[in-house]
Amino acid sequence: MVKDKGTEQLIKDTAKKIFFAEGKLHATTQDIADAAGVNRTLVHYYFRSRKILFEQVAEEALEELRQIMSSIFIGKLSFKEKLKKLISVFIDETSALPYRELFLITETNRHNQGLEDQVHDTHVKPFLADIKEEMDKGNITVMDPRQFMINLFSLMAYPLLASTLSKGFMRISDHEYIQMMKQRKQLIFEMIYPNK
Amino acid sequence: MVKDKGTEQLIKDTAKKIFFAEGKLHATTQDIADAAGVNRTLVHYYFRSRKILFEQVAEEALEELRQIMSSIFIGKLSFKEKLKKLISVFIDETSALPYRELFLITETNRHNQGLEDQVHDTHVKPFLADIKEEMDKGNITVMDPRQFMINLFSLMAYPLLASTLSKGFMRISDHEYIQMMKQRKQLIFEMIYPNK
DNA sequence: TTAATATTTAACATTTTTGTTAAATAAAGA
DNA sequence: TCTTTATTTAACAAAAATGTTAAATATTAA
Repeated sequence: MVKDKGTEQLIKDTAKKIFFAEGKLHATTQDIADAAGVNRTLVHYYFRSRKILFEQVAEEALEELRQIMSSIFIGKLSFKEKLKKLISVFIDETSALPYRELFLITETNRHNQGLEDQVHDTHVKPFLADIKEEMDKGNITVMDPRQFMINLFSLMAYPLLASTLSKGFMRISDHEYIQMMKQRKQLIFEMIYPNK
Repeated sequence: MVKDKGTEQLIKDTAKKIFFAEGKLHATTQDIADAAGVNRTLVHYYFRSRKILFEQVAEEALEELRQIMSSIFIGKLSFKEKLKKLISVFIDETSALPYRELFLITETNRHNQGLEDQVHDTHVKPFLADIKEEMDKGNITVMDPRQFMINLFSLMAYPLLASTLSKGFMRISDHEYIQMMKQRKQLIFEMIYPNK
C-alpha cells in the first residue's frame, strides 16, 4: 500500500477500511498493522494506545456523517432537490462504507456513553423545520418530522448495513444486490415524496 | 439471577442479554460469567470454548429470527392482517433485543462467512409471493417484492438498531424514543400499505 | 448410606493482545 | 559533511483473555 499521506494517516485509513468497509469490528492493532503493511509498534508510536486510535477513528466517523449532512444543506436547492441529493450522496457513501454507523453504535455501547452531539442545532434542527414546512405545504405525508427523518435514514442505511442478512435470506447475489441498491435511490424518493 | 433452567442455560441467556440487549459485542467470557454470577470455568465446562458458545448463540439468534417469521405465516390471516401482526411482533421483539441482528452481522463479517440459510424456501419465498399477489390486486405499490421486503425490515429494524445515533442527533430522550417506537407500528403499516 | 456422577471452584498454563524500551535507519537542516 | 530529528524495527514486558487440570462440593440413584 502506498504511504503518500504518511504512515500515521495510512494506519488510520487502514483502520477505517477494516472497520467501516469490511465490518471487522473486532480487529486488533496487529490486524490493522498487518493490513497497513507496517510494524505494529508504529500504531503506538503515532497513537500511543489502541484506545486513542479508536477514539480518533470514532470522532472522525462522526465528523464524516456531519459532512454528508452539511454538504447537502449548503446551497439554495428546493427541499425536493435537497432530498434527492441527500439520498444519492448518502447511499453512495454508505455503499462504500456500510459499517461506519455500526462502528459508532458498538463503540458507544462498549463504553456506556451516549453521544451529545452538536450536529443537532446546525443540521438536524433546520432539516426538521424544512420537513415540517413541506408537510404544511401538503407535499409530503403529515407526521412527526422526526419520524419522517427516521424513515428516511432507515430506508437508506439498513439495507447496506444488513446486506449479509438480506442477501442470505433472500438469496440475492452480490452483483444483483448492488444493482438493487442503485435502484433504491429512486424508490426511496418516491416512497418519501409521493407524486400525489 | 435465578438458575431455574440450569447453569448452562443461564450462561447462554446471559450471553444473549449482553450481546442482543446491551449491544456489547466485545464482551469476554469473563464479562459473561460475571454477569451470570458464575465462575468463568463453567463457560468452558459447558461450552468447551468461547468459539462454540458464540456459534451456539449465533445459531439460536438465527433460529429466533426464523421463529418470528413462521409465527406470522402460520394461520389463515389476510395479507393485510399478517403484515400488521408481523410489524407488531417484530417491533416488540426487536425493542427487547435490538442488537440481535447486529451480532449476527458482525460475527458473519468476523469469519468471512456468508450465511446459506434454509429460511428462504420455507418463509421468504412464500412471503415474496404474497407480496407479489397483493401488488397484482392493486393493494400496494408495485415494485420488486424484494425491495418491498427490504423497505419493511428497514423501517422496523433500523430505528432500534441505531437508537443511540438517532437519539443523539435528534436529541430525543429514552422515554420519548420508546413512545415513538410504539407509534411506528401504525406509521409503518400506513407507509407500506396505503389506504388508497 | 454410599458409591457414582454431575456440578462448581481454585490454581495454574497458554495464548493473544497490548504496551514499552532501546537501538537501527532514514531524512532534514546547519 | 555532520548533527539533529523523525521514522522504523526488533526485543522485551505486562496485561488480558482463553483454556486446562485437579480437587472440592453437591446431587442422584442403588
